[in-house]
This record gives sequence, structure tokens and C-alpha cells, in this order.
Amino acid sequence: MVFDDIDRKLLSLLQSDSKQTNKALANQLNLSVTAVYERIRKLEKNGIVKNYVALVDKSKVQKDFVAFCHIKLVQHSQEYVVKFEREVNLLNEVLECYHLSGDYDYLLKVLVKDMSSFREFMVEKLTKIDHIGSTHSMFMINEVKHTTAIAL
Amino acid sequence: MVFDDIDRKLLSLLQSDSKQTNKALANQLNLSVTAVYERIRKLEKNGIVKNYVALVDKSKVQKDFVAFCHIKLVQHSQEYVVKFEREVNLLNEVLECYHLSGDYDYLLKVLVKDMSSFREFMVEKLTKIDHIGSTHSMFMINEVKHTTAIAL
DNA sequence: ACTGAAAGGAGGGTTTA
DNA sequence: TAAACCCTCCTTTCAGT
Repeated sequence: MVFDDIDRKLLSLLQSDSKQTNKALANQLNLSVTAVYERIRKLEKNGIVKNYVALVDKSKVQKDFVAFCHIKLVQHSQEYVVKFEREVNLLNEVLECYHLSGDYDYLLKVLVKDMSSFREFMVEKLTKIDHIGSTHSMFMINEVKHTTAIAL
Repeated sequence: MVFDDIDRKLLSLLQSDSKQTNKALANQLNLSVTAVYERIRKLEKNGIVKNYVALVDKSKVQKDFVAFCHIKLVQHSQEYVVKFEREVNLLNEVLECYHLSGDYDYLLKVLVKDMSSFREFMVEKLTKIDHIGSTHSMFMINEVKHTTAIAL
């Protein structure tokens, strides 16, 4: 799909606030309501807009201890990798997991209540997954920036 | 603010799909539409729900090269830290930035088009920020998991 | 804090220009 | 594309429990 500057601006608006009415969007884009409606439909249909979500303030729900865990597997056979990735997907403390280049295989972003919850997570959940060789964790001191909006 | 199991379920529903109507939410929660409406208002008013956003599929907009950059500052004076954090906030390629414990000071999640865009980002933007001592970058091979939903 | 009803407004689609 | 118009359904308010 090809998108122009108006689509880009529209995506930027929707990424910052998806509860705006089509009328409000139309004003900012100098378009008619119908034109905005059609463009949004197209973006959704093409899977460019995946979905709409509410963002929750983690500090307000006692989940503001963020840890980044580097993980190395003992082996890299297909079987081990698939199993590890499936298990990680089931852990709700893990918000993000990336297979990475470099010294370690994976980077996990883990969200829990506090250090003791993190300890529990490591002992009871993460290290219970087979084939984990070594881990190295770093803790967030402060969140400097966090956005879900992709600049186009 | 105190929240009960219904609020938790409501937050979970809104975090997975914020475009659901209050009626649909009411059905899932066995509540009336008004009761759902009031609960959502309370969650918004208390800042628990920060905002509502559209999530864009990065692979569909040619932005699927993800890099994690560890950064060490040459000094840690208040002035350097503040300036660095302000500059980083202005870089739209940086989706996330955390001040971390450990060997490096900061971890940045950077989103660009490809390796050559990343090179450009490093040379033209990131390393133009003063006081950066050393950097160490890792590249995403595969995204195993990525959610914005906080489990409650 | 919940329900149900009722008003106002936005979504979703069609037609005309 | 844009604008006018429609009907439907959702949001929001209000009275009552």
C-alpha cells in the first residue's frame, strides 16, 4: 500500500489519540469526514493499524519495576528455540521479548511490582524454562522515554 | 484508588481492544452499560488509563529494523544527564529510553528502516549528542513477543 | 454503586455533484 | 474526492433504587 503525507499525519494523530472523532480529525487534516473515514478504513484493512488499545499507567497499578533480562540458551537447536519462545509468550510479566544478535540470544523486558516479585519471577518462572544457559539482568532506575507511536 | 476484580477485567479488555462498545463490555462483565461507563470514567479520571492509541504494524510501514543501544555517558553530572535525556526525547527514532543500573547508563530502543538508516541515525543524531562516552548496539533478529498490556 | 430510560451525537453507508 | 443526508447505535446524562 502507498501512503501519502495525509495518511502519515492521520497515523500520527491516531497514534497519539485514537478517541478523536472523525470530525476532529477532518479539521486537522483539512478533509471531509467521509474522506477521513475512508482513509482510516483503508489503513485498518491493510493491517497498517493493527488495533486500538488503552494504555495503562504502570506506576498507578503497582507495576513499575522494570527489568531487562539477557538470556543465553544452552543450545540453539530448533526444538529448544521454539520451546523457549512459546514459554516466554505465556509469561504475563514479559511485555517484550526479542531474539538478538550479539553476546546473548534474547532480551526480555519484564514488568513486576518490585524486586522481590522479580526474584520470584526469576526463580519460579523464568529459570523453570528448560535450556536457559545464563541470564544477566539490569534494572530500570528511571523511564526517560516511552512511546508506542512510530514516526513516519 | 482501589480497584476490584471487575476493574481488573475491564482494564484487561480495554488494553486488548479499546474500540469495544460499552455494551459489549457490559455483556462480558455482566454489568449495565452505565455501570461500565462510570467505571471507565473513574479509571480515566484517576489516570490509570492514560490514553487510547492506535497501534501501527511496523513491518507494514517499513520500520522494522530494531536496535538496542547501550549508552555510557562520560560524566554523570546533573547537567549532562538532563541534557542527554532532553535530546533523546527529541529523537523520533527512539521509542524507549531507560536509565539503567549496571555497566551502561542507558538503554535505548531504536526503530528505523534498515541498517543503513541506523548507521545514519548513529552518525548524524545519536553521537551528535554531547557527553556520550561509549555505545554498544544489538540488533533484533526476530520479535518474539510485544504487548502493551499490563497484566493485573 | 447499580439499573433503565431518554436525549444528543457520532458512526457507517449511500447518493449526488 | 467532497458534501449532504440517512438510519442506526453508541455515548452520556438523569432519575430512581
